[in-house]
Amino acid sequence: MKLGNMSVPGECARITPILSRVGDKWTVLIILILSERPKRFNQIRREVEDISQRMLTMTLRGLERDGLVARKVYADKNPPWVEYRLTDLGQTLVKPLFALCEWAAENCDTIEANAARET
Amino acid sequence: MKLGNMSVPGECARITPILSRVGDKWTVLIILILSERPKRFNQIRREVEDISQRMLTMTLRGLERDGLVARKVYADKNPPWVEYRLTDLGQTLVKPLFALCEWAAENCDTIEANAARET
DNA sequence: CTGCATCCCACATGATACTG
DNA sequence: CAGTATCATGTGGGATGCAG
Repeated sequence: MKLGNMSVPGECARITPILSRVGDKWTVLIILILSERPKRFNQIRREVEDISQRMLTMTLRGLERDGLVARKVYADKNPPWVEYRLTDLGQTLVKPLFALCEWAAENCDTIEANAARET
Repeated sequence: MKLGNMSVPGECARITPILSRVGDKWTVLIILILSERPKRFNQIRREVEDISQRMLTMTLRGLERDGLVARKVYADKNPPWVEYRLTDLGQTLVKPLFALCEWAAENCDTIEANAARET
């Protein structure tokens, strides 16, 4: 099968890690939260509520590493200030990601019902 | 923030497990493969190449449980025959999923380059 | 051919405490 | 405020063998 100029599973091996990132526990949530506007560390943390400090750091570092999120430090401020924002690349991900989330939102009732029906 | 009639992260807790499913190691690949046409167990296994028997079974069971994939047994055949196909619900997932995969395919070069740039 | 059961380990994640 | 370090733990997933 073909996906653009990619074959499955041939070169598809390269997109699998990307999809894994999308599917990890926090990445999607953080991208959607940052899609509103740039935000500070603890601001994100409050919005995600039950994310641990560790996982927020790790997720942001991963996104930064892939060039989806940019990190900017305002060291002169008091208290110190670190702001995260989506890069241009990160912005392009928002649309398809949002579409997928909408699918999930629209169908979660059905899926939960299906899953519950089984013994 | 709002997502359709869902809030993040409030009810979003319900869509997170769905996104996790999408992001797991094999689900996306299998859905895309089945989007071509219904296929048999070992047919899928050959196309995914390096999936273990165990994980293929587990992934298909999960998808079946959620009502995304239907399993049909042809017991009278020789050798026995089990066919998997996407349900109508499963079909509706293909489009947004495909969009996401295309994003990944288009940007995997950039992302790999970004990730490699760091020490 | 299409599975299920068991063993096992690496890794992802959470909890907690400490730092600049 | 924005992290880092360490320890504990659950689970994803491979290997293997058996079964209908």
